[in-house]
Amino acid sequence: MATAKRSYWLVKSEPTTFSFDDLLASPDRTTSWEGVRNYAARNFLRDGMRRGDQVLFYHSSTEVPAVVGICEVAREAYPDPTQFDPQSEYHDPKSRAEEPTWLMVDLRAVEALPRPLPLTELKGVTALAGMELLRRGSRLSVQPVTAAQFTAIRRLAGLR
DNA sequence: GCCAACGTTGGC
DNA sequence: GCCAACGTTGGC
Repeated sequence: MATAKRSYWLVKSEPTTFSFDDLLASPDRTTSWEGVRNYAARNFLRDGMRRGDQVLFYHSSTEVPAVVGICEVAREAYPDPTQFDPQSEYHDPKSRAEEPTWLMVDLRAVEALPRPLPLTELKGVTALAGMELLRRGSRLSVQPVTAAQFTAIRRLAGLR
């Protein structure tokens, strides 16, 4: 049987909206990742993310922006129902049910990092030069991470 | 709160 | 299709 090539990703979340602790506390430590409303991010969700891919969980817009945990893709892309919900902050009146514009995946927590890795620290790590997160003006809420970057992050946090 | 860096919208 | 205006993200 051919081995699917595993990919690595990083997702951002504002901890006041949904934190890694919230993910750990979710049923089966799993949540649907609704609310992605950027085409580049959606394309990564749709075309890149495969079940079992490992995902860094990043806290943005907080006192100490940091990578705080690792999760994995538990379900591949499917339509995000909030786009059709007029009550939702993610409502998109232009999206049609026959051809949904926005997709989401399910993410399951794997483990919290033994220590969070602040953005300020990551900026000084040679092995992470070129990481999308560290690019000036980077705003992508779903972004690819290389295997080398993923491993470097694990080691920095004290994981094998 | 400021503002740089983007993405999106809409007039033309 | 161009591009200015506007809105959003997110670090600081």
